[in-house]
Amino acid sequence: MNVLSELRRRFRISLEALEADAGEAAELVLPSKDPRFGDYQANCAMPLGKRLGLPPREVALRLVEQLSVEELCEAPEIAGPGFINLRIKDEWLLGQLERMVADVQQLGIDPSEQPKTFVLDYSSPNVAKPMHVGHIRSTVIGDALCKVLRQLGHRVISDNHIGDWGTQFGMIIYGYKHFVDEEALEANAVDELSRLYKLVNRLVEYHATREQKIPGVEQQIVELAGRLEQMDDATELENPKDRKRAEKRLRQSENQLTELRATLDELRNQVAAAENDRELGPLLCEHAEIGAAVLAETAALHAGDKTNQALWDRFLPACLASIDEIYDRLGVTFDHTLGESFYHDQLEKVVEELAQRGLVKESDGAMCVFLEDFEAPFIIRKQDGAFLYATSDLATIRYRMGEWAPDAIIYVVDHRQSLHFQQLFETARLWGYDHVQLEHVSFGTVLGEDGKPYKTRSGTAVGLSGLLDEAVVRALRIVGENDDAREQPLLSTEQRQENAERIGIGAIKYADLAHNRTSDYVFSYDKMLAMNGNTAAYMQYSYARVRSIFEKGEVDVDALRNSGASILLTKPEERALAMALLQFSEALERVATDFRPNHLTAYLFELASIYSGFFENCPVLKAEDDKLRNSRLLLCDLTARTLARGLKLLGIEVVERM
RNA sequence: GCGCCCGUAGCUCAGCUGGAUAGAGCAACGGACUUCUAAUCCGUAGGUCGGAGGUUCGAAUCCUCCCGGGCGUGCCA
Repeated sequence: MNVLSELRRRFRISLEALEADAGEAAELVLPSKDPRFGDYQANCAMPLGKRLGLPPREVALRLVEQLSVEELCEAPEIAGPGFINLRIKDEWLLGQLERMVADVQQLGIDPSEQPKTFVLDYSSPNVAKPMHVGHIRSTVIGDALCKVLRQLGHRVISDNHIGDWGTQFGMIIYGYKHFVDEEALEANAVDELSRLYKLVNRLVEYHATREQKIPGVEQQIVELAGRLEQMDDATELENPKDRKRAEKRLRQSENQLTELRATLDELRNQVAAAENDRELGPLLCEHAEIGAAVLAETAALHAGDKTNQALWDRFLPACLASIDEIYDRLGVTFDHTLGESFYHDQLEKVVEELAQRGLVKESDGAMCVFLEDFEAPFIIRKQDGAFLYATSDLATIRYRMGEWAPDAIIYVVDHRQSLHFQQLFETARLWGYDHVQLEHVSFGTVLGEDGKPYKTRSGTAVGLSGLLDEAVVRALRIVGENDDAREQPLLSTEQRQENAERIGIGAIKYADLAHNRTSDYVFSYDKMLAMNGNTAAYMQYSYARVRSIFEKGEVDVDALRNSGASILLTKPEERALAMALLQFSEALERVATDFRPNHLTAYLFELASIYSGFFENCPVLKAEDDKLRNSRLLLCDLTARTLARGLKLLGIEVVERM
């Protein structure tokens, strides 16, 4: 039962009697932050007073007169300028909790009154490239949203829109044709393909750096230095405001110049390193045109070249197996994996259809959709005739609408692509898909401890597989040290390993989910594996601590649930816990409303803290009598189940002992 | 140039569509294990919410300007 929804429903009725804008005003019923103000508070009397020309307290009084909440709340209190404070009746609270006790499957969470169909697009790695730290957020957030929405009774179709038709395959094909070790390919296709990809990528990078990037940066430095010389005069401007602005620009340009010079040094070092590399060096000259050659292999694949198509058919399964290995480890699954290649033969038609609607204009040889409010056009076909991801994204929308008729399509993709999605959504609307909710659920960058995007020391992206390994290794060390420190260790070697896997992977996921997704966050093993604070390890420990009571007391949980024992609220800590347990579904609803899993982590952390208060103050096994003992056991059971379910919805496993 | 995002305690971050005294964790200091897991808990200290205006009964939250930072910006994804 979602208490907040229920209260709002009732307020809506009483608001309508006052001829107010009931829907909007009812949204001002909120959970109270301070227990002194009850469990919930309605803040709508103040704005309404203004609109109705009445004193807010008078409005509050009338609202309360109309309000029908007798069985649910104590008599509402009006406080301050016109706050209406509501305290849930213990009796009603207990009724709800007993429902939760009995409802093993759903924990008393009612399905949404208006179930919707969502298509969830997340993870979307490029196959043939090892997954790296940049994929973690999309995968983890998307998976959590998927699970939460389903828990709330929505129909969710998860679709992994993998990049399986791009340049990276051109690289592998080129690599195969020049460098393959057939024996290695037979023995372990993924490793060999990965080797080929990396080798070709490094060769391409070398030439691109030497022939394009370095001259580009040099040019920028020359231009900027030239502009800087001219700027010096500007500092003598008389108008203080102009002068200040000029000084600022000067400062910024100087910083920029320093940065550019550093970049140039770095690029030159990279080139030198490649030339001195024993493996790479000898190949550099021979493969001078590799950049163009890779594009040609890609183009040949797209054009239906038999050899390349055969290679694609041969390589793809191994590539998929490689990313599936990571998904297995993360416990992430998808209903569909329809990548770019799936839409390949639909792209021409998409451009035609848009053209028929008069949406397409040719510009500099490219097919463009020009949109109001956007400077740059949305390009759907390049000069050379090739299609872009804009085109395949449009084809994907059409397919999804035809196949699943969703109410919403949600893209869990990093914030740097927001412009692309704005243009994509606008184009889709003009195309006729104007009733579907298209949502870019964006997220920030994972940063290293230096505050810059998380990279290895050599500047490459951190591999996801190694990231998970490291977390598990560290978790194992912590688990071992702590268990060894006990007089009587609790865990076998196997249990320690199993725990480390759950704690390590859970730590990474939880750290990601606990941050507001729109902001960047600093990746730190020490913080995410800490036993204090809002971490997976703390939540898992809280869970294990609750469970140990049942073990210690040799309590049969099923029997307890079916015993008909009732819950008693004899201390404030018991009531606070009861209230928190009941509010689980509100937390889930908040997650679903704005697609922010951190509302759920915040709730779980709050619940664990409140449970701590209960644990300190309310003896369970040594309660005064059996009735109280059983009551507290039921509260413990509900806490354990809520923690486990909440973590499960975040894709995190609990451990029974730690 | 234009567009989007960010700036909250020494550090890392919460703060839900504007609500009552801005919260956690870490670090600091002081307490609690013959008592259900001390991998824990409790307490103390720490803030001009980047700055200045404005809207409002009420602003960290909304608007304007300024300062500082990130990202994006016509043929990559």
